[in-house]
Amino acid sequence: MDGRAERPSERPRASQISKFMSEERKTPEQRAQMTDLERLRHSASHVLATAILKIWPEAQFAAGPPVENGFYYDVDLPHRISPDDFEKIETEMKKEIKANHPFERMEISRDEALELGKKGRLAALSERPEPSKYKLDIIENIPPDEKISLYRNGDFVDLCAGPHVKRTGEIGAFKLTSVASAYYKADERNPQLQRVYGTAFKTKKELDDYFAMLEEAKKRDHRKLGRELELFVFDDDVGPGLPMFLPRGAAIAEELEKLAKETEFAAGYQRVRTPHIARESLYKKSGHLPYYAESMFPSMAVRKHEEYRVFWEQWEKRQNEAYEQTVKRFMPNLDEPGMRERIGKMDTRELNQFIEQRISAMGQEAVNAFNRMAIDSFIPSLMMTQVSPIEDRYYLKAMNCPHHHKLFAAIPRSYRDLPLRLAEYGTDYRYEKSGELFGLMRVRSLQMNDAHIYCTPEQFEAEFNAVNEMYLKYFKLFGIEKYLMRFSTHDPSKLGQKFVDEPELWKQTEEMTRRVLKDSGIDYVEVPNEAAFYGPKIDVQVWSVVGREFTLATNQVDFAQPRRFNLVYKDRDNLEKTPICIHRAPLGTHERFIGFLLEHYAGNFPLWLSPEQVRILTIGDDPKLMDYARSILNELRAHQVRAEIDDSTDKINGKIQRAEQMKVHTMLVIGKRDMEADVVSVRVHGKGNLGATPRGEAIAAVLESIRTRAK
RNA sequence: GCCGACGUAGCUCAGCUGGUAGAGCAGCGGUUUCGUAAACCGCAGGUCACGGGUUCGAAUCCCGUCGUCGGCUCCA
Repeated sequence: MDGRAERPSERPRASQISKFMSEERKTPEQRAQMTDLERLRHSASHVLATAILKIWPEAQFAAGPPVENGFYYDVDLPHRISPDDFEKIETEMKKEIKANHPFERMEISRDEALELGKKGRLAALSERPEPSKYKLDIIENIPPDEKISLYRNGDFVDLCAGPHVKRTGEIGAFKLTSVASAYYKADERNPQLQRVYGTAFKTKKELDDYFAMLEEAKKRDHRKLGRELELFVFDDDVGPGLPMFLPRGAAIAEELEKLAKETEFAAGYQRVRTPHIARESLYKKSGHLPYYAESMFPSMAVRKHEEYRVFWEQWEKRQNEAYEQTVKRFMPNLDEPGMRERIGKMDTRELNQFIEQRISAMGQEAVNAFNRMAIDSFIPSLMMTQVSPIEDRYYLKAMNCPHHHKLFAAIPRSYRDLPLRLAEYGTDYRYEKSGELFGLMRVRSLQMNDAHIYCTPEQFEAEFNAVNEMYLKYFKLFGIEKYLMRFSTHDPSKLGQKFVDEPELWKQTEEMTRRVLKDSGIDYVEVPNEAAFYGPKIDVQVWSVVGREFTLATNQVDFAQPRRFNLVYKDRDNLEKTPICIHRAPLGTHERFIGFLLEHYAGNFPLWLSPEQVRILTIGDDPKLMDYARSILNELRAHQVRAEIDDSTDKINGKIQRAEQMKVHTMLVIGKRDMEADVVSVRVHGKGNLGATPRGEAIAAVLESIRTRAK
């Protein structure tokens, strides 16, 4: 799968979907649909601006919309607003709310609006020397047929389409939450503004509940759980964005792989294995270079010719000899006290200088001798430059498709071979920018549930549907109820730049894909201008319980790369034809999927996925009892159950506490009484004591739950 | 990459306006022999992210680097 598609918006932020409906592009109809809460928050952002102006009258404002969990206002202000300022701002906001000013709407002409903006009267408490520059810019961008309106609360007047609550007093409870920077109109060429975030609710209780919910959400944060449950770690020496899975985390990855392998095997996929690196030429061919180079780790240079190495070694040797001779010849007093020590401390540059000084002090003869030696030692280096300036470059792979295309091409293919489905849990490396790294969700090394399906146009629909079926099957298994398929299409005006210049193929592929999506009845939204450069794609967006939204999986139609790689199959009519390639990764990457599952389950994995499935807790450490415990352990392990014995000196309550904290799924508590009756006391995480069960029965139940991947 | 905040023991954190580090849990060693969410005693554990600077003296102040976090940007 070419993971380039695997990325949109995995940060907790206003969702992509709500982004389409963001304040700037809102039509009057959409505005009318603003919920009461959004209206309240939008009003709160005006109150925020009012308060900021009371403190810093020179502040310039851009946009201040409601967002998913609150509101913000973008402000341009020399003073850096920090959380320390929040109290001061909030105090002013409270005054404004207490004053209970009405929000008054006024419709004005475009000229009047421009006039006010020039006088600095927009998003301001009074006229000001500086014009309201951002507001003026916004006016320019309002469609001519749309009405321009102002809203006023107290002295504050703002260009705003509304709607608002009736009076500032209706803003019941609010709190400023953070401040961050944002580019005006999200364009990095524009000035950076300070974005002050806050949230507001009708009542204090709702506000408190919201913060309590955030506290709860923190407990589900995959980074926190990952550490607590000993699943994965990051290490400075290994590098940022390069997670290492501890045994408990690796166990989850292994289960996911097992799931994928079983599912894919049954669906006619074949597994392949490819190296983690490839030569530059592969990525030139695929088209990833130079366009994708920025997201790849810098290349490794490998000297192409053996003679290069030999010359290099000889050159170094001669150079060292030259130095030694020079030192011997022109520094007879090397043995004088302190000299060796002094030279020993010098680096090459200092030593060079020192030698030159000594030599020139010794006269012309010495200079000539030294020059001869220097030339001697440098000639090989010149030769070497001519022999082999060429290097071979290798790249860590950032995607698996080029390798898979090569495997397709490795053997002559007939239409009888299609569809050919090549699958691999390939490890890719991507140089994500430092600011983009985020726990396990956005990393620099990732292992993807990748596969490429090569098929004929006639087979496309069935293959595409089968892939979608697979997605849905997985979602059901994991209890993922909220998801959205984003169908990204191309923008015809960007053919040849952003998208391969194949208007007909784009049209065909997109129509084909759209039809399949419609027929399957899957919910999807269509997003223009976000396709991969080689074809339309479908990203699957999910929301973790924490409210984080990200692209979990992806599915792309590729008509371009097979051509670039000259992939062909011999059709019935004895003509060579290019197959369509479907890239797909229903389980995304291990990293992100595990991160998602952690938050999804709050670390309380179903038995089959549990890092530690069963822990045997003994009451006391009587040797006979320990034997009983070990025999149960051995039986479980013989059936591939991840089981442990807690043989610590803790009392039983302590052992239970620790097992519960580690979220061990099933605890088997055994004491003498159990041993004598050949039973175990079953305790399930989160469910408490389920009572004594015959040993065989308990084990059978565990095995059955794992086998069926029960919830 | 950009803006901002943060970085103290394995983890969670304390350490006031500068006077060379402290708790709980985890770990280790004992004791305890127990019935469904923490038995008791003791021990050990730190280049206060790293590197410079200011100072008689720096975890504390300043600068730089690295890393993490919150956003922004990117994500063909």
